[in-house]
Amino acid sequence: MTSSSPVKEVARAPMSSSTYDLRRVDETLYEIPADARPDMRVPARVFANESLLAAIGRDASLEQLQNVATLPGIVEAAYAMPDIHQGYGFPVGGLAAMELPDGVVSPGGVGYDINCGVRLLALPVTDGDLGTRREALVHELARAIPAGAGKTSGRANGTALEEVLLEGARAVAERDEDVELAESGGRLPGAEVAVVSERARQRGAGQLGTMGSGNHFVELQRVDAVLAPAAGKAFGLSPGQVTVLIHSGSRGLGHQVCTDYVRRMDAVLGRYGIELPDRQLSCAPASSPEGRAYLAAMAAAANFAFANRQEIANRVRRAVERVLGRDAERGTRQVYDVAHNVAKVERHGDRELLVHRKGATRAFPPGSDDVPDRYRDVGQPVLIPGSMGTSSWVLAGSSGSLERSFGTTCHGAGRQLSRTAAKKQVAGGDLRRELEARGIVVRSPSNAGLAEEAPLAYKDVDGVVEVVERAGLAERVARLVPLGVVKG
DNA sequence: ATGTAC
Repeated sequence: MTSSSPVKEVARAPMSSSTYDLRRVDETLYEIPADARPDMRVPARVFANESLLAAIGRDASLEQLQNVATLPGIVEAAYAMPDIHQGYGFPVGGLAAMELPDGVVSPGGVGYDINCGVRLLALPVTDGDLGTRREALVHELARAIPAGAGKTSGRANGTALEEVLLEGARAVAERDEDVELAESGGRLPGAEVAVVSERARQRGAGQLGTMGSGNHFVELQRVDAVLAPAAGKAFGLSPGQVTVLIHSGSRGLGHQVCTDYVRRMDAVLGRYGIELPDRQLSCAPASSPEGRAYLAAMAAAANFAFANRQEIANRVRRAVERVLGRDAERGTRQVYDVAHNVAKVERHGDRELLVHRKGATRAFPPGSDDVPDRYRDVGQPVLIPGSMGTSSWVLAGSSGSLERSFGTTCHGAGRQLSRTAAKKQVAGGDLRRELEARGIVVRSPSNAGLAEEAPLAYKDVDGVVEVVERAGLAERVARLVPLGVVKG
């Protein structure tokens, strides 16, 4: 598409971040009106409460959200979840739905870690059954799953990598159930190998089944409470039960895909008459050659991430077998797998939309076609990792999500301090000892990496999920507390 | 997030 691009003729300098006309719309929703800036096409809306807004106001994320509201083809509003924080161009915790075929796709609206996401496994044992074997299990998890920047596993080179890019989780799944109980069946359609650069493929080769660094982790947990019994039962979660939460993405491959297409789209902005308040919002019409190539490469990188979490799950099961035996391995079930950095084509009402979710999770309600049969009556499982040492949550999508946020909810606690600010305030070694003193087994190669992920660097995850429940986007099902954590 | 600067 070329001449029909819905581009508004505007050019202006980025706003100062000092003042916002942030109006309270209702108990959980705040809005910066579209007339706050001449270049905004739609309002900027954030789900929050007063105390979370105080943390949000300290970075540039609301200015970034207004920048998103200027993008060609955006419908209704640029939305943010209560875990919003500053990101590359788009805020993390952001949601932007573009009307197809003329709206844009923006790599920054997906993020550098394409299909960063979360998978939850439920073991057939309780914390009591595990007893003193807890430390051994965390140790085996750490041995089985390479962690840290640039780490490799040697898995998936050559033709095996191509199959991963096209088929996603099923390329390495050992059980059909793992594929059925995953968002989009663990595979995004439309992936192509040729649009993924040679360099991206080289970076991904050998990285399947690795965790990475930053906020990625594999955590051993206990179900601390089940708040919604029917959904808890459907998801196979009961109090005291042991779970493993996997948080990882597309590693170097997805990072390179984002780098490649940010640059490629930046070079052709003029061709499509697109003017941006921030070059990090680099984008192209979804139906243009550049837009279509990005979407095919993004799907391939998303499939790599689905397969990566699958291979990590395979390795978790082997660690479970070594420590707890064959029956425990056989009884370890996958609850679900969610993507929280991806753009998807979805029909909402009578419109076909490209929904960018960056640090935001799909949360389809009960009755949705794209929710597995076994969960159809209670809604899509939503997996919310907390910060290190704090609770994580299992939610279920609610009907309000389709009415208010294109079927979307939050993705985590959300940063309130940058990585560098966190490192200044916390010594990694002290944090490690503090967690161990609380009985949480920690395995990580890097104290500096640990410090970046200190709980004080994050907003209160319990407050975040309370807001999305009050907003009607998702319902709290179960709280998970850490027993041990393996980090990069 | 990331071969944490091509």
